[in-house]
Amino acid sequence: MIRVVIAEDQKMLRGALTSLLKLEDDIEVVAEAADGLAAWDAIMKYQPDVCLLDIEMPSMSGLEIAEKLKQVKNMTRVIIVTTFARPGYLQKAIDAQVDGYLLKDEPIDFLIEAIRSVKRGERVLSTDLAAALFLKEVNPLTEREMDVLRLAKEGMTTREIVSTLFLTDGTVRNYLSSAIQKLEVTTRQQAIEKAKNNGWI
Amino acid sequence: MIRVVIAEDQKMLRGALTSLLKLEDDIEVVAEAADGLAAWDAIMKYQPDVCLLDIEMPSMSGLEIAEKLKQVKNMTRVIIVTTFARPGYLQKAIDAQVDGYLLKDEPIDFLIEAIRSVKRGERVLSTDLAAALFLKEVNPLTEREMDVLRLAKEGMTTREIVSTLFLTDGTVRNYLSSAIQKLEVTTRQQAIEKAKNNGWI
DNA sequence: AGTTTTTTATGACAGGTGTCATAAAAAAAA
DNA sequence: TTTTTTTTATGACACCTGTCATAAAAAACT
Repeated sequence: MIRVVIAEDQKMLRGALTSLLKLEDDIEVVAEAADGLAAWDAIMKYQPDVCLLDIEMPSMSGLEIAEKLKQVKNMTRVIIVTTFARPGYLQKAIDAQVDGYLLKDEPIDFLIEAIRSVKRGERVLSTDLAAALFLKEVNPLTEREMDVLRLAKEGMTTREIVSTLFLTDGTVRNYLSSAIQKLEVTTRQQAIEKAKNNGWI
Repeated sequence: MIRVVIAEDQKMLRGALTSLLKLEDDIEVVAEAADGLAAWDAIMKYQPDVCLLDIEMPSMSGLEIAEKLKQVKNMTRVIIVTTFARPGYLQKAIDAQVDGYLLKDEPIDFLIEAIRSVKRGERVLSTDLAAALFLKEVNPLTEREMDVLRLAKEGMTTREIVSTLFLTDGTVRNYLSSAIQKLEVTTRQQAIEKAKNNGWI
């Protein structure tokens, strides 16, 4: 019997997955969680064989849970189930050594098969994503450019960045400008977006 | 037997819903669609009793389908199933006289019950949303302010808006400024966002 | 060691963005 | 009709944003 914990904030999908997994003879859903913290608690409490983690959840993301599980050397296998094919997410998932990364665009049967596969110790990846890994670009940004972009990401204005990093107004804008050009976009918002997508900041 | 068409672009959820609805004795899923056009074709072909429409789909949104169905006086009952509780979406759904508006945060059983209810001619609304309708603010924008915001929404720069509406540079920025203030935000992007959310542009 | 390349830093510049004071025109109220 | 209010319009102002030319400092290469 494969014991599974499901963490997914959208009730309809969570309920549907649970109902369908229960129909499988070899799978048992031991707990459901609607947010990251609840998911963590459930995994600690039930020590399931496999956990399905959505990435974008309240209080703790699925990726954070995966990292923490790795840190405490918990043996629960992790399958990330997400809408997003962002290279940044995928990279973080690989760094956290997750056992599977599936898109919600896959059919349920694929998920069920994936649960059995990871239980056997195999790794599972949505087909589209294998290509995404090869297409991954290298980070063209310097340390300083990333610093500035990171602060800009938090919604800081140029002036606030200036006083945080002890630079002049012009210098900060200069880093942003070169980041914008290197990322081949035209505004700082787009630069933040792209850098975030690729897991560079 | 209640004949149902399901339109939802996310395969995992679509498949899960179909599987679960098939378990109900009085419901039959006659077709699935992964995008708006396919959904429209399926509804035309099968003339189901009820159709479940996601809003954000490729090629045609669920709201557009609902409007078109109303225009051609098709008798299929419409249930919108969406992640978003935006007042603007809800308003458009009401204008299109849909029979139900459910959030994906509802449990499946609620959806199943909703299908039976609308088939009987009743209307169904997610509980949180009833309140949203009362909280709806009135549109504080003038005709001209909406014109400008609409063009800004399409990504036009101030200059492009100027030559489209035959105004001066200053005037356009003035409309944007007053719109920004009326909407109690600080940038044109936020103004566009809020006006869109409320269905004002 | 010296040379080249990359990174870090600065300020000047052009252009965009939002606010303001002001006023004519149109609509509503008296 | 006159007065008041609202809408539409303008240009001036301060500030923000992205680019550029330029240069010192650091790192990599010969």
